Amino acid sequence: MVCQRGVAVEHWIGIIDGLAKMSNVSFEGKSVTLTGIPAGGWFGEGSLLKNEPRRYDVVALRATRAAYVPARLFHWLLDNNIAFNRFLLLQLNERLGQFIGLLETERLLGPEARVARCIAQLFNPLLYPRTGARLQISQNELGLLTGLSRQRVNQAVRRLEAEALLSVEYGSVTVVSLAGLAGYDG
DNA sequence: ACATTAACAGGAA
DNA sequence: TTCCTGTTAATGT
Repeated sequence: MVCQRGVAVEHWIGIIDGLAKMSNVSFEGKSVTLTGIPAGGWFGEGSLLKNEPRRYDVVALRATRAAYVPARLFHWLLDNNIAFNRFLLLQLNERLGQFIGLLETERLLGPEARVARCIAQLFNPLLYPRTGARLQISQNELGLLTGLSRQRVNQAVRRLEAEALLSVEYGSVTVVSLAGLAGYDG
């Protein structure tokens, strides 16, 4: 557990290495995966700015190191450091773009495109500058991330592999053509 | 059609 | 042993 929904927010959190996912559990016990956070990703500024309890769970999907920036330091940087503010602005803007893109793929593209773009998202160089070419994630988790079944994800990644956009290994995928994945529409 | 759940077997870690 | 993958059959929309 990197952080837990409902508890007071005392840190701005970054993933140094490894992989985490942001998720929620409904009242009936159904779990929703909201997004993956690979190495280099930061999150939680929203709750810090609004001073509200955390809105989601973040759990590590494998061995992961996280950095916890105290709320006081976060606010001090916000008040005193232009570069930090620019970073936050860039990050928020990039997330908004991600959200718009997600709606597009969700509504007019098929499962392989959703898987392709979901993987490409995790390699966004602005949000997650530390992601290597190899992404250690199970097909099951990709399914939770894309809202597809594990079986359908399996089909999709193999199709993408056949098109030389990525390669699949046990418990991981390796990106061959990031641009190809990000713009996949067929 | 096409995706999902469920179940199982084989292989990796 | 536990987790991950690749299949198949049944079910649902």
